[in-house]
Amino acid sequence: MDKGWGLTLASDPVSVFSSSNSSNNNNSPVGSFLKIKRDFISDHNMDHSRNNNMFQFPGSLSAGQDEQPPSAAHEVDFFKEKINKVGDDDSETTSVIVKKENSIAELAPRSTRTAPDVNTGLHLLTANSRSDQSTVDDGVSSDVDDKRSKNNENLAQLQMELQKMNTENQRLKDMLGHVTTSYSALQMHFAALMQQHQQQNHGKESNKEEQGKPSEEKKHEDVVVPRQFMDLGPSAETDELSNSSSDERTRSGTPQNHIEVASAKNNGKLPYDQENSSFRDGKRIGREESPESESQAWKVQKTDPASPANKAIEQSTEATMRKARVSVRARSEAPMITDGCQWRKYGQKMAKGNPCPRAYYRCTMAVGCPVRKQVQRCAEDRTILITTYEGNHNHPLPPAAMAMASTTAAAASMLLSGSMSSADGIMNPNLLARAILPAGSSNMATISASAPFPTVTLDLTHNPNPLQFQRPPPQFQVPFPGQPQNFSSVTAPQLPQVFGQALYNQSKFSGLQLSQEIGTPQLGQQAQPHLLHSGQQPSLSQDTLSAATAAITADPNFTAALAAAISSIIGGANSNTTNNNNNSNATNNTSHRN
DNA sequence: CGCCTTTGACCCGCGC
DNA sequence: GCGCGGGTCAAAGGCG
Repeated sequence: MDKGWGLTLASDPVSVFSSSNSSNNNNSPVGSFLKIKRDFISDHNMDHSRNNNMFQFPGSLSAGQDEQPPSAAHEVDFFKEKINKVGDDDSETTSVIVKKENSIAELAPRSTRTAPDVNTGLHLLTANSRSDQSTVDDGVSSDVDDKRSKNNENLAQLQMELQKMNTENQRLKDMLGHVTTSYSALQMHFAALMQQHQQQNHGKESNKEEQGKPSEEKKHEDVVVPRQFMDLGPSAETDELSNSSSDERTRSGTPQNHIEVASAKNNGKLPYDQENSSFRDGKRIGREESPESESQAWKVQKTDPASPANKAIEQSTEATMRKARVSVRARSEAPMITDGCQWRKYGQKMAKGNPCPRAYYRCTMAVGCPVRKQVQRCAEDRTILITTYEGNHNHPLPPAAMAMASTTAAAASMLLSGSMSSADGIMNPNLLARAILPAGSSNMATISASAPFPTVTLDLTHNPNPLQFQRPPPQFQVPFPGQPQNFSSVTAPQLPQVFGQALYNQSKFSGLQLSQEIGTPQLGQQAQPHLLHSGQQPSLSQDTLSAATAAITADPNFTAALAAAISSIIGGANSNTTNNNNNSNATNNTSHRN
């Protein structure tokens, strides 16, 4: 009946954006940010494995420590480009040595040619244009020395700028490191407390114990616990978590060792437990899919099932995770949008405040798939169909379902990562938002903390922002960081918006807090696979690169340009995607009646 | 016959 | 404790 876009939630999301892969935990906002740049420039032609690091979204916390030097070195990649270019042109005379990166060097010419007079906002324009000119004029100009001296000046200036930037980055990294450390310490502390608690009471209600605890401790727990959830959440992230669990079992079968990684990173915490959480109490567990996949997954995954602390954490985590949702608003006459997955309707109810009934669907593409979705028309505008996804698919998705799945996952991850960063106060959400958010992207994604479940809403009823490169790639394959190579690419149509918005809304959203350290990596590894299963290879076309480069160089504001570049990479197909969604929606037919 | 939808009942959490 | 609302179950019926 309903086929179309498979959405997967959260667990993946994190991975999508921030997750780092096993090889590299680059969670620091700054680092990831930089990474994106770097990858963008230098990895486009490289194999997938490298792309694993790609979208390390700014949300992750893993301090820059782990990060490769990329930070410092890569931060300025764009500049490097230019510098290189300059250097190349005048290399003979100029003694300035700038780290050269072949890939970058290759790109540089393009960018400069494409936008010779662009103002980068960093005064690069002058340098570039001149350098270019010098190149061109070399044979013609009479004042070579003059130009060279000027070039040298420019180079010096650029270098100064670079140094400043590097310093700034370093500082930010340090800050991140501090925060991360603190966070880890708190987590450890919390875990220890939980363990103690469990041992003492053996399943007794924690309340009593808490009462007995010093106020300080209590306080501590209160604060920390939520985080834990969040942390786990990222991996499982809300809905995704639930899915993730199921996913895990699937994964267990796959070559990936998500479980191991996750457990290791969590230090015994259960990463995917959320699944179980999805089921209320013991009852639900017996039901449906959850039982098999989830519970089993649990068993397998749980490193130390016996550990009471883990259980407690898991439970809470599960609950939280399960609740994360991604809501997609799209205009459609059809009763349900086509997302590439098969759904079975298992219920319908009148929701309060909306004359239109809400339909409940369950993914039937796999026996135990925990993914569910709710479909309801908007009360205000009945042409708008609101589809809310929850959970991660525990099975491979057809290409048609990939887009939606990845989008949802991305959104969920954003939700988590965004909240986390804001909660931690590590980074300035607004800053990031500004940096990442293309100027045009607005209202594409919103995060709601007011709802019982943290929800990311992707609004596909509006046209994508104009700032995005108007390139046609309908489905851009984006390589994500945490993804296993096989699954390394994803179609992430809406990412840019989601990204930006999510970040932008971080400050508003305080409900979820994720620890990138723990959650991010897991998520990336766990969920991603399912969402992004097979086949698709990340590919950055030359066009894309050149366009992005051009945009960067052309934009007066470097950050804006960078954002644009990222957007182009991640969601070059925003507009298309949106359209697709709508179109697909139109094709739907269901018995859903309104 | 199998799959899917429909739909009333049930369960659960939450707020009062 | 009660009522409300959200979410799910499962029997009944429809459809190809």
